[in-house]
Amino acid sequence: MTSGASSDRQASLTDVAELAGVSHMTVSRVVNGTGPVRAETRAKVMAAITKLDYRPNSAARALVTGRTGVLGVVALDSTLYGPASTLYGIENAAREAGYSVTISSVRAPQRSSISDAVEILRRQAVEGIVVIAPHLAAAEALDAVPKDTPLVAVGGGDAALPVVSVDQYDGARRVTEHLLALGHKTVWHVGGPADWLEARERERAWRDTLKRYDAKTPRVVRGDWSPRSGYEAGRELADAKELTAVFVANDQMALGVLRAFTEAGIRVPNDVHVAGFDDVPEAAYMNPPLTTVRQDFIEVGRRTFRVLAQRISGELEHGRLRDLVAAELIVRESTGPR
Amino acid sequence: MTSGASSDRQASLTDVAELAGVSHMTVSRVVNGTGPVRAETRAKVMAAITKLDYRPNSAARALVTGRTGVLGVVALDSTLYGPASTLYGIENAAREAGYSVTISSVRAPQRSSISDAVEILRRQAVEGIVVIAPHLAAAEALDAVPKDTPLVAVGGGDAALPVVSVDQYDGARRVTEHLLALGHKTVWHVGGPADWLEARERERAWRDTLKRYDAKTPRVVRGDWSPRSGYEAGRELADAKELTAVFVANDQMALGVLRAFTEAGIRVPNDVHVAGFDDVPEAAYMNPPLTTVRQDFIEVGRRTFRVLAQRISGELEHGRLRDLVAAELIVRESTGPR
DNA sequence: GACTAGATTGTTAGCGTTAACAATGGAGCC
DNA sequence: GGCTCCATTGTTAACGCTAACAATCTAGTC
Repeated sequence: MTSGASSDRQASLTDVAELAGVSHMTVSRVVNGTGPVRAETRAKVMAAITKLDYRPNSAARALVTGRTGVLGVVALDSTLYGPASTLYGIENAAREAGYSVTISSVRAPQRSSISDAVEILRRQAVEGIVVIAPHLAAAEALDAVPKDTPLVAVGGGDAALPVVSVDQYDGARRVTEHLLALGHKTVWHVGGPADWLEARERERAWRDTLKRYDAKTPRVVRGDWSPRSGYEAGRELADAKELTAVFVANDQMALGVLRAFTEAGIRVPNDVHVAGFDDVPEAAYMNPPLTTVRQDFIEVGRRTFRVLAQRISGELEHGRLRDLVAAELIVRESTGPR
Repeated sequence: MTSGASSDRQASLTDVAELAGVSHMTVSRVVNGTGPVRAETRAKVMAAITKLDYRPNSAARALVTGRTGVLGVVALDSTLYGPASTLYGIENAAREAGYSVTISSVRAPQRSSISDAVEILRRQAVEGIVVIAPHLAAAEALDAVPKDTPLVAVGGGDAALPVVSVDQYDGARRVTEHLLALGHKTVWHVGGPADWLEARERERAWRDTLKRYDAKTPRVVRGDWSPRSGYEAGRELADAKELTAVFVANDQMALGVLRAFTEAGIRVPNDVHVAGFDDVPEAAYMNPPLTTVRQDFIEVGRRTFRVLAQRISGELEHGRLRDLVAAELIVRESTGPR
């Protein structure tokens, strides 16, 4: 015997109309706030709505308006701090604007699986799609999506579509310069996977900066973003000669590097300086606290939604566009006084 | 001039039927594989579908069938490793079964905001809802949801609804016993927020175990899951007398504790043993590598979906149910030989 | 060769909503 | 007082799909 609901079927506009003694259109007007309705009538309708616990049928509404109010997000590894935070930012902004967000996560960064994910979302008639997959394969897959589907990418990529991202190049430039400014002859680099666009950008900035300062470029040791791979890279570096400064492409790998150095008896910052990228919540409490580059993922999410909304409304045409969020250098003990 | 598409409007069943020279029902049968269709006819229809790039209108389908094929997930802090992984597991299982997943993340763990999130999802006519919010407020909010909405909770909670979770109690019991077995007189505890059910379970198991072994129970220092709060707890503990072993309620806080101990000159494992909970990817590369309890979040996600699917299909009635995933103790150097 | 059963295809009627237009009523104006 | 205008409410027709039932056709049967 719950709040007045009698039938087991969800109440429809017509049910409400009948109970309130008006036409279903009047109810629709009350529900949507379209068109004028006398206060008295509105009250009757509202009462009926409450009594029947009426809630609009979104499918029927979508069918007739052609708008679903749903956005799709394709995420490559939604388990990582960066993508997860970005997703969170997008979802929040979207919800505030009345959209809901459907996710489609992708296990492997292959062209086909990314296409599949996009296809699944399109079949659900999402109004727009965000792809969080700063990966070469994604860039290719995205080129194949019809141009009339509003699409925005997060993170690197130079496909012919709008991209929102933290300024990877500038961030990496800053850390590298920071390290050089501390007096190091050069800076080593533990890079991310070569097919990740962000890894490329960070590495490119590192190379350019070394060149600009006439420092020689050591060989790059490469990981896969994971702490484990950072650890392995760290062991490899531990044997290197003239190693005094390392820029690691993300904080998780930096943790592994720190661990490897500790095992090898290399003291940070006394013997070697280490810096990361991301500023994950852990960074400030590593041993030692890690100098890194902060990425404001929430802001990225917000802006991504904004751009996507513009694509949906038609304010923005399909085409190349870059919205860069500034990167911030956070200096901590790992590059502190020796 | 793309693949045969002429009109700008999405093709409908009728358009395909017209082109193929059959009725729209025949097309529907081909698309859904319902009812018999002659091979020849099917071929004609398929050709027309391809030519027009037809894709079924999900809103129309949902309207007539009453099924949307959408599940909703409410997540409290989808940025953390645990919830993010669980979400990933759910989404994968759901997609395989033909469902898509809409998320609704919640900033603050308040009863009202959780109700709001659930309400938003219900308004979208999701077929079922998962709530990843092992929080007191969530338990309350969930009690208010109509019993006919298929609902499953992830993580603690003793509300009258199905709950899938890692066996927190057993996990915490294992670490505590592990530490006691190493010869410690007692084990200190850095707990999670008191209003988180998982924090309670872990603490309860710790208390019970100490009692069972006739060890005295030190006061609990409490954090908020973050590395920062772990660091503060660590500083507080550093002054404690007779401190030889600490069980920290999650790995992130454990990192903070380790950092604080290092600063205070307390050596782990030489002076004090430390253990965490979660087995995040970082745990194995902390300084020292962290003994912890592994939670198989992916498995939790999978099982959560399974239970929800049963609720939706009606196989499972609404009511109390617990599906526990076993916890695994992972021993590393932080509780190693001194 | 008519008859039956099953395979194959078609017809019709909604599902719950909004868009477009029509109808009604009262107030203000000359 | 009749007329115009606007506020308010109603009527009708889709939107694209599936369910239910009807119609047609084919092959096998006796």
